[in-house]
Amino acid sequence: MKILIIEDDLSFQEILRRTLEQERYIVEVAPDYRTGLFKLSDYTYDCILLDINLPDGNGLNLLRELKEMKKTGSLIIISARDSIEDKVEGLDLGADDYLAKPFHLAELLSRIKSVMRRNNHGGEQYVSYGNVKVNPHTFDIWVGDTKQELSRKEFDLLLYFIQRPNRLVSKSMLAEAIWGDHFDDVDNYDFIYAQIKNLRKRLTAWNASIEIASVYGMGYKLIEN
Amino acid sequence: MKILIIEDDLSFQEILRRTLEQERYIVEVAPDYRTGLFKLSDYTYDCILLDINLPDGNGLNLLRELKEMKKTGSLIIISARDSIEDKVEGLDLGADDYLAKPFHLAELLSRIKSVMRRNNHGGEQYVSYGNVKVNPHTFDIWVGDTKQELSRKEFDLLLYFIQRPNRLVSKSMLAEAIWGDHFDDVDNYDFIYAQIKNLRKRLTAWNASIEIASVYGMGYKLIEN
DNA sequence: TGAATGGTATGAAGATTCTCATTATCGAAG
DNA sequence: CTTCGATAATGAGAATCTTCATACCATTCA
Repeated sequence: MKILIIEDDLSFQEILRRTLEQERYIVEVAPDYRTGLFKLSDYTYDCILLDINLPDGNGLNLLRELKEMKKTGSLIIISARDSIEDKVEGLDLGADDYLAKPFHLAELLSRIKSVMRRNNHGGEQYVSYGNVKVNPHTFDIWVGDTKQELSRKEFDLLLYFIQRPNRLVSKSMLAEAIWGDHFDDVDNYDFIYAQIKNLRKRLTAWNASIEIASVYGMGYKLIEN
Repeated sequence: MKILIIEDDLSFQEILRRTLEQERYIVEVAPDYRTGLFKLSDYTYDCILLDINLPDGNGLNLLRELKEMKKTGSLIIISARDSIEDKVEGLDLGADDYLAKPFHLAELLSRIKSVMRRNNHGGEQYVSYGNVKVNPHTFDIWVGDTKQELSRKEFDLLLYFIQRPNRLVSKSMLAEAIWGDHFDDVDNYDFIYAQIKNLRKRLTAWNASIEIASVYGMGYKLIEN
């Protein structure tokens, strides 16, 4: 589940990010209107948290643009002022929910869940890139029309990449996200090399249209070929 | 790290509990003065979150009793009213910090960390029961005077038990805490049986004074023998 | 262009973890 | 006290994951 936070108060943004990441969401952040729009033109997020008060424009405009772009995904408005007009206008423009600051983080989490549940009406949740399609919950993997299997670590790895297609992924990111606390700062990444090797072997064996490219000195990137 | 929450507002208590558990603390809760005192007489917690306004007495009294009991561990006062008197009195009575509602959860987390850091001045952090002593951070294990080693899962298992000595631990608790999401609701617990077996073999080989007892139909319990 | 350096890849060995089939144990019911 | 169904324990084997030694490749600098 990918969530985009558009919020200019950086410390609050940080709190949101950490909370959501603890809940295992994949989080991206944008500090302003422009960055938010840029990110949205590139990717589709499962949920967007949009602050109304942005330094470079009113968030409601962004909402209008999104509507034009016919982007799917849920959107929750966050607003410092608890104004009825904003709320009504926001919901009219297609927002799924409205939350006035300050709010409890637990409140936000439950809103996110309910909004996403509502929008999927219990449907399938797949993440895909190229001809590879992955269900984070059922662990199903489809390559073209054939179903495939992976071991746990290989699956985690593939999911992590496929949720960030075409992005640079460092080894320390992988270590922290997939191996956890004890591996987030080690002196060698042999265990990653080993799993990357295995996953690559699978992808080519499956004739997947995607591959894990190395970026020398930086990490890896999932690309379409 | 074990934390005790003494708080009568149950929904708020729940929010705290969930947040702290996400941060990997071991959390216990008490809804009132009496229960809190009872729990404190049994165990020593690394940190206590104490609400001042309790249905059956003022939390400051509990603080006085704790002082008499010479309990170690950090204590953070939580108060609905941001009253200077409470704050001063609480800190005088040995509380380590004071937090007025409402507060951001991230704020609480950072206070907890700083308070605990301050109180241990970077010292060793061991959890022990019987002649077994475990360091959750360095993964050191001491049985009497000899240092021992365990595999990762075995260590996690031992730590989980030793943090809850003499308490009933169900298999689903273990599955969720040690194996995570994917194993929290499965139809067989063979993987737990296997690890329990290995851990038991180690404990007896080490002449540990503790053992994992089975509780038929319920789970396990770490006892001293 | 050609070392030299450090990052990355690989197969195989080793360790750990899980699964399976089987056996043992418990507690309730007769 | 015995039997029976359910729960738990066990050893062995399979699958998975990590480590190791070695080979390969990209970049830099002479």
